[in-house]
This record gives sequence, C-alpha cells and structure tokens, in this order.
Amino acid sequence: MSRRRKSTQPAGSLRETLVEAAAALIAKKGPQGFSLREVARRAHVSEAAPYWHFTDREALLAAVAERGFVEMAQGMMMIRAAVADPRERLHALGIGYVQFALAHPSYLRVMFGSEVPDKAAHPALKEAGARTFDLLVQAIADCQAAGQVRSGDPVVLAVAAWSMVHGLAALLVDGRLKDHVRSPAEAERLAERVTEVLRTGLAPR
Amino acid sequence: MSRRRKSTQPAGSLRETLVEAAAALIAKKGPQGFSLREVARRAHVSEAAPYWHFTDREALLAAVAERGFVEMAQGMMMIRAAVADPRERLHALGIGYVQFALAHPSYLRVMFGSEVPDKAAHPALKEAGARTFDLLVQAIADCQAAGQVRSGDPVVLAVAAWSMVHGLAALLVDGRLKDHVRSPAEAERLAERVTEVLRTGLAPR
DNA sequence: TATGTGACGTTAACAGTGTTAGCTTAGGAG
DNA sequence: CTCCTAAGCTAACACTGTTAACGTCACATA
Repeated sequence: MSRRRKSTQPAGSLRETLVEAAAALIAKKGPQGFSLREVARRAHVSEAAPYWHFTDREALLAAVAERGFVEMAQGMMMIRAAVADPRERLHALGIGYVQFALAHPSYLRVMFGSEVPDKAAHPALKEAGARTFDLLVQAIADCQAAGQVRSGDPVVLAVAAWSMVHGLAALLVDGRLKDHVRSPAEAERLAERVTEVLRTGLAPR
Repeated sequence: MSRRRKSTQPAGSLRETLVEAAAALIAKKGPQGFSLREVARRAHVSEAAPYWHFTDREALLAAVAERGFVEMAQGMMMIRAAVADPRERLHALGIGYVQFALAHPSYLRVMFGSEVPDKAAHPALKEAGARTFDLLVQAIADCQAAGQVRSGDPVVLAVAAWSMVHGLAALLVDGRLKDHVRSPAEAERLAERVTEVLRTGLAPR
C-alpha cells in the first residue's frame, strides 16, 4: 500500500486544491452559492473527481471549516507571542477573534453554521476546534496565575469569554447590528466596549 | 381590487400553512433537509403553489425566521411580566434566551444562519428582530434606572448582553461544547455561570 | 523486464431541486 | 350573464449531489 503521484501534480495536491477552491468560492458567493460541481470545475477536474478525496459535499465543507480553525489558531498564536501581559493578551485575543470574523465572514459561517450539521462526524474538524479553544483556556489560566482574573474553573470562564466574542462576531457577520454599526472602525470600537464588559466580569473580586 | 377566498380554505391560509409546514420540516430534518417541494407536498399542494405566496425559497425561510423571532419575543414578554426586579428580570431573560435556543435549535439556525444571507432584504424579518432586541435594550435601561447596572449607552450594554447569551446559545446549538456539556441540566448550570460573569461585568462600579 | 493491481481519474446516468411558462378554474365585479 | 383575476395546476428547464462503470498509469513484485 503506497501513495502514487499523478504525472502533472504532486501527491495529495488535488485535495488541497479542492479545499482552496471551495474556500474561495464560499468567500465569493457565500455558503449558499457553494456547489461541489462548481468547485470541481474551478479545479479543472471532472465533476465526480472530488468524491475520491471527500465522501460527501459535507466532508469538503468540513475540511474548509477545519482550515478556518487552523488559520484562526495561527492568528491567536501570533497574538500570544506578541503580547506579554496576560490580561492584555486575553484582550487582544478577543479583539482578534472579532477581526478574524469580519475579515473572513464566510469562514465563520462554515465553521459554525449548519452547513456541517454534525460536527462530531468529522474528527479533524472537531480537533481543530478543540485546539483553538484550548488556546483560550490557556490564556485564561495565565491570567489567573497572574492574579488578573478571578479564580474558578478556567474552562467555564473560557466558555464565557468565548461566548461573548463569538456572539458579537456572529451578530456582526449576520448583519444583525447593521443599524448600530456602519463602518468596520465602529465595529472595532464596539468590540472594545463589549470586551471591556467581559474584562470587568472576569476581574478578581 | 379585493381578496378572494378559495372554496376550501379561508383567506391567506395556504401561506400560514406553508410557514408552519416549513418550520416543522426544518425542526425535524434541519435546515439542510429543507426543500420547497417537500414543504409543498406536506401542505398537499402542487410544487409550484408556494411561488404564489413567496417569491423565493429564501423568502419562505425568512418567514420561518420571522416566526422564530415572534415566538422568542412572546417568551421574553412573558418573562418581563413575571419578574418584577429589573436585575432578576434581565437575568431571567438571558437564561430564557439560552433555553429557547436549546428548545428550538432549528429556529435559531434559520434566524441567524446563512440560510437567509441578506436579512435586510426581508423587512418583516428585520423588524421582528429589531423588536426583540428593543425588549433587551429596555430591560437594560430599567436596570440602569434602578441603579443595578452601570451607566452608559444602553444599546452598547445590550449588545454586550446579547452577544454573551447569543454566543453561548450558538455554541451550544452547534454542539461545540459537547465535550463539556452532556445534559440539558448541565447546559443550564453553565448558562447560570456564564450570565453571572455578565452580571458582574454590567454591575455599577 | 514484464505484469497486474489499485489509486485516481473520467464519462454517463439517476433522482431530486429551484424556478418559470402557460394552462385551468372559481367566484366576485360590472 | 359575462368577464377578469387571484390562486392554483402541469410540464419543462437547468442545475445539483451521488453512484456505477469504465480507463489509465505509476509502481511493487515475479
């Protein structure tokens, strides 16, 4: 049992090409405009070819979602490396979350929407999400160690923090706050104020 | 120009029947399993009949989402009537939001997901959402008047509160917290703890 | 070196979907 | 009674996900 490469392309290339094309298509036309066949066409490959690399349309979407989590985690790790103070780091992570959502709204939709109904059915996706969440839990724990966040189960506090920034991001991406937020700059100011509520809520008593 | 009624059904009946059937179908098979034709079949009507009442598949989904907001607003108004103390009322609204999401996950998906990409294109939906949000803003303002929530733009604080509970609800519905929440009872306890962080964050200094 | 086998494609087909065009039909307006 | 139109119907189009059946070519083995 071994991998063979195609004459024209290196090993495992089509799979990546498909994920990339799918991500681009979703970014342009939204998750609704996405279609397996269109992706195949853009990859210059037959309409049934994707089925060799993905069991399902859903499996391809899950791969896109996974890629979204990986990129998000990369951004978080850069922030972690760039900001030393635990509390400031946590704050930067929250703002970064919202910025990521606004920069890649379609990613967020696939990562959290109903396009992939049963996320547990895709282990790689589930694990990528869990790894991202772990970064947040660790950031909370660091704050606790520095006495900058109240004591208590860091997982629960991380869920609270995640809920706050994720909720804001989801509402913004859904256009649900369009009446109150007209520019990206305003969105960022809103994020600052919202995370400030969170910061107060997490502070030591 | 006048409305005519069909022999068998009262005026405007099919429209409501379709919305109801669509909501039921989505509740059973998720937003993915939804199809206009299946809805038509369940309403015992031809597959093209819905187009007399909805310009689009998307328009029908928007009507379902609108109904979701209406039901949610009704629940909130019941809570408002039942709880006198402003702070306790706000807390009950938050818990109620999460409970609504867990009781009607498919509603939440249609209300906030990408099934209806451009929510501004459906005025009735937009207005139903805005009315629901206004209830929350009012609850915040009441707390401020009672000195139970810090001063500041109540809209910003309402966005913070909404983000928190909506984020938690969205994460729960997406199954993203399945590793940490195994029963509905645990979900409610988590909601209590999360909203407690919110409560602290909103408290007067 | 010859061979065959399986990974990776291809084409062709099926069922189901959204949507539109064109036809009934029933019942109120004139 | 006649006619008009809201509200339904049937039939058709292009498209989708998915599968079956068929190539083909790089390699592991004899």
